[in-house]
Amino acid sequence: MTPAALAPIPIAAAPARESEPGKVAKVPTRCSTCGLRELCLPCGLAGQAVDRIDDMVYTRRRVKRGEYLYRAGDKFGSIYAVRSGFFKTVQTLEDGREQVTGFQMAGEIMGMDGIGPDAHVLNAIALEDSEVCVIPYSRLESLGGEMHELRRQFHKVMSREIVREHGVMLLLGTMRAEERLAAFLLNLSQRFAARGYSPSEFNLRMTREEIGSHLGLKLETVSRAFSRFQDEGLISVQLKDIRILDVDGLRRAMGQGTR
Amino acid sequence: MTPAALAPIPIAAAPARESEPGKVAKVPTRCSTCGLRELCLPCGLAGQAVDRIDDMVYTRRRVKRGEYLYRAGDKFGSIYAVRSGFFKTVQTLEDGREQVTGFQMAGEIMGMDGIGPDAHVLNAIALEDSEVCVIPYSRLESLGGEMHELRRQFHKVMSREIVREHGVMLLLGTMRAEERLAAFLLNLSQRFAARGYSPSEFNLRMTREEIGSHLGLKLETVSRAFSRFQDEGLISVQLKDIRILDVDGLRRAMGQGTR
DNA sequence: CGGGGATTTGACACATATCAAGAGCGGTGG
DNA sequence: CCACCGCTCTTGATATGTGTCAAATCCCCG
Repeated sequence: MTPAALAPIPIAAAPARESEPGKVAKVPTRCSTCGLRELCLPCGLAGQAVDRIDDMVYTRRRVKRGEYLYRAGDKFGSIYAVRSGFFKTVQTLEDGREQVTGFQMAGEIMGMDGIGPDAHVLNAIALEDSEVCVIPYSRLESLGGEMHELRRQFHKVMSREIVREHGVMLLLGTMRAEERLAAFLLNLSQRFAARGYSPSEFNLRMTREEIGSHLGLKLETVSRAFSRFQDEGLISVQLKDIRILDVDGLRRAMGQGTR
Repeated sequence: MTPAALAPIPIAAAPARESEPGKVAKVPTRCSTCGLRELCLPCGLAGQAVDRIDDMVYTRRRVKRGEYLYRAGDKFGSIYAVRSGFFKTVQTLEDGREQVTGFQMAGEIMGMDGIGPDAHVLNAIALEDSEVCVIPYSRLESLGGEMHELRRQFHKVMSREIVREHGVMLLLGTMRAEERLAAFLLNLSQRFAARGYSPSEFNLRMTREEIGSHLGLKLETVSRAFSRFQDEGLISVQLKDIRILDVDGLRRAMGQGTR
């Protein structure tokens, strides 16, 4: 798998920051002036179209670290675009097993799993203090009726989510532990880069256990793989701080399946 | 995971059959008279709406066993609804690794992964002589502009695909071999039932290797799990012919993760 | 009727899980 | 500001599930 398979969003942009205390910001929320425009739902929309979707987003919502943005079973009403911060989405089974289905960062869309069942299937939890744009589905729907481009763009976003999940399936189905972790790191690196951050030096917002849950591994295995990569000089790890020293080496580590 | 997580399509209908030789059938292709209507894209559309989407499907296409419906890299142009037969979708890596991302049967939609990248990401291969309805994306798109319900329905179909893949991810990430196979069998059973076939007796169209690829297992492991289930009296296996003898037992086998 | 692929089964190897212990870091309260 | 406590992380020893390799049988297709 290429990193691109996990992180479809291609265009770089500067991160945006600005917000009020309280759950719902009164600040006007405009896609047209948002720094994440080129990474987010409006990506690719022509000038005048962007203006017309400005009222697609009514509100923003702040979610503190550890808090739920939505829970499995919640009635579906809106999708969410991450404005700042970091989330994980988790699927839980009755018997207690759970799987982190993904990590979301600025510009990425969450909640599309809820459209079909009309209720959320996943739990979305903030890994750090975060802020999202709330996009009421009914609003998106009706705007989509008038705007060919928005409709198409939304289809693309959903399609890319499907493709991203194919990538994770392939990772879970065919890769061994170190390959999975290498793919994961390269994917994160690429997504940070697309947001104007360093691709070689970043901070993990999630624990080893959460990484393991996402990659189908136990936390000890994740930890050992990190150590191994460090011993081999591919990366340097200091708890959550990662520095990638040898991208090509990591790529090789990702592709070396004996299986 | 409940079987529903893998097979979102809920409503029962009789299977449909009727076709010409040749790649493209001249027979008028109407959603409104199709026996699969309630399982397929038009599901839930009100009477008059169904009539209006009749010209959404221009053509049908026959695909012989072993043939490709589309290949990874093909320019994206249409999505496909399975009219009869059975498909697998496969993701391939440069290094030769591959993963069966799903099996598709009558009424299920394929090809949505192509919308975002504007090219197909997967390979779709017929597991038996099959027929699909070709739905040009541009047509679906423009019809969606006029018809609120169709737009919404299409979103649901894509959303359910996302949810289905979450289910597979959970399976691959957290279940052991026998649990995976049990979940797979229960899922197939439910989907056959939804199409008016026996839920307890059916024919696998795929090989052990293809099942293994889908479940992240080797074919020998799949074979052993089948044998074990048979020894335990949960199913009876005769190569591709499966009979489920103890559904609750299978459910238990699916949920009994010690992990 | 022949042949090649699919399936089953066994023996063994190996990757990762499991269990366990200890260290490091960060947040909280005195 | 310091000390404590809990959580996260690392590392080791061992267990175990699944992969790997191999051989025999079966079935379907030509």
